[in-house]
Amino acid sequence: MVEIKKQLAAKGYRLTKPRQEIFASLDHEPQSVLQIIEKLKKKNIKIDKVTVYRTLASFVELKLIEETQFKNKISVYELADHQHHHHVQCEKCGKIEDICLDEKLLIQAAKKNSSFQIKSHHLEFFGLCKKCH
Amino acid sequence: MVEIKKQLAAKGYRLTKPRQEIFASLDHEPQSVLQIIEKLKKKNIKIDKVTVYRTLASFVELKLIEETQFKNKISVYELADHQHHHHVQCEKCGKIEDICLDEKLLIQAAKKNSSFQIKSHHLEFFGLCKKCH
DNA sequence: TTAGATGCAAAAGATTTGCATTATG
DNA sequence: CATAATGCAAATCTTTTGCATCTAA
Repeated sequence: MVEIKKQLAAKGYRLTKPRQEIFASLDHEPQSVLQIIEKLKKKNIKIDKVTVYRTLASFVELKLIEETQFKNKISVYELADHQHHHHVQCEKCGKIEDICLDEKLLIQAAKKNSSFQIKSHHLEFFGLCKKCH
Repeated sequence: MVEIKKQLAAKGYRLTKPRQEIFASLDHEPQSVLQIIEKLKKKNIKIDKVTVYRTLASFVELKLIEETQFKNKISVYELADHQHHHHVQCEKCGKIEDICLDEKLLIQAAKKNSSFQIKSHHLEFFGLCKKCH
């Protein structure tokens, strides 16, 4: 927590109670704003969704977490990993899991085949989880 | 057009004037609903956005077109290609371009590394187009 | 003490739904 | 002519903005 406080302070941000709770509820499993609020509710903590949105935006800015879009158009957030990775989402129950892949070759190919200066990418998989198939 | 009519008919759908116009305005360059409406407006054709949404949904169902989500959370639609491909989006102006890539190896790796039964994927790149960098 | 953070209400933007009217096959 | 499709209004859903109040440093 001390580390986060420093990182926030570097941008003039403060480490408040809601921010501590929101950070504590984050995970390596991607979660939506609604899921985070539910999680907090179970701990009897009530934080307005606007605060959650704003806090997550700050965390993304500080690269403490990563934001991803899924088919359903809602954003999901997870603790930033040092190692870049990807997701699989279950088409039935919506569960999201991480996958580690080495896509160096693919990026190289993309850079060759495009007139754009490529800076980042999103790679997501869809299918059925163990339970659902 | 005759082909489309057949494909629509197979599902009990009709080939109406709005549907013909919407289909004609589609492209291999991904477009949003708003962009399609603008395009039609330039040809002095007024079609309600609801109709555009519903028509595109039918076309997606018939696999005549493909829908993709971008960072901005809006859906873009393009003519379905026989060959699977991907996109690069300019971070500044939002322009979207296609990229062709062979990602067989990547898919294989994903299938190995996941407990999910993988069925599809989305791969999108982001960067700067020629004009913007 | 004072700038930044919170929570409520309300706005915004993309997409969907309900329903009466119109038009295709 | 029967049923599907259209267009308008209104609803929905996620996310953002405005503003008065509160609080961390």
